[in-house]
Amino acid sequence: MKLATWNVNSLAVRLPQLLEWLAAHQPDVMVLQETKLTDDKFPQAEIEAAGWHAQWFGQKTYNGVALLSKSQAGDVVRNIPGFSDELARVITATVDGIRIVNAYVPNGQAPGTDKFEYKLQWLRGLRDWLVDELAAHPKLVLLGDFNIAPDDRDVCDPVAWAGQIHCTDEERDQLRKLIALGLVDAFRLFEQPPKSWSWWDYRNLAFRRNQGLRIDLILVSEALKASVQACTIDKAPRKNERPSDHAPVLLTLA
DNA sequence: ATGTCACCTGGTAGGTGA
Repeated sequence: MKLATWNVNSLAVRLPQLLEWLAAHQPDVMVLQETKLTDDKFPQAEIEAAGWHAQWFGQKTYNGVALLSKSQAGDVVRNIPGFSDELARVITATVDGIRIVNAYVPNGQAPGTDKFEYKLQWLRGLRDWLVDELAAHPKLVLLGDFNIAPDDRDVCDPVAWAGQIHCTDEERDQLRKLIALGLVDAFRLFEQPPKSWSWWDYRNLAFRRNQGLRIDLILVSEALKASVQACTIDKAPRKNERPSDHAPVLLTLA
């Protein structure tokens, strides 16, 4: 079983690239962030014609998430139950017996801002809800754009990024607390090339210089850990003429 | 080099968010 996550930074712009990627990789589950589409604009017909069911949850201009699956998805939940949020950031569903939680974690802008506090509160809300969700669904995958680089291996220049957004102790502490619920960062179950990133800034020729961060993560529950066969980042779509700033991350489960 | 991209409002550019 193949699962994947990709922050597409506008599905309206990236739909052709998504369809190309789906055709090439045939994931059983594909989750998307930053669709930036209201629900009436979601390209349901194109995605279903390609062979995937779709669930989506969007809003105007910003955010927006979707969950595509070869099998029909069930028990769909939008956003975080028990945490009031005006933004469309989470969609959850069960596919082939696995609970899939697709999260677009707030960016947080910069430490000390209101957006940073919102990010921390949001992560607390996610954790509180996941306690119950994991109890109800031991086979669970939490994946998406976390906007947090777990540790210095995940940062192109740890000195320059120290204390900056995506790399603060507060954010990393929240991520550790999520993982402490009984999750594991699937990417680090395997030997990986050094300087593996999932996001490169559009500015400063960052991709050409391979200056990025690994902030797109796939966390699997303990019940699934033994089934994980591979976890990789596919840089190829970042080389497209008009790329997303993020690359897809893939997980293979037995 | 705060050097790009996407989307909005309200235009034929400026603001916001990432």
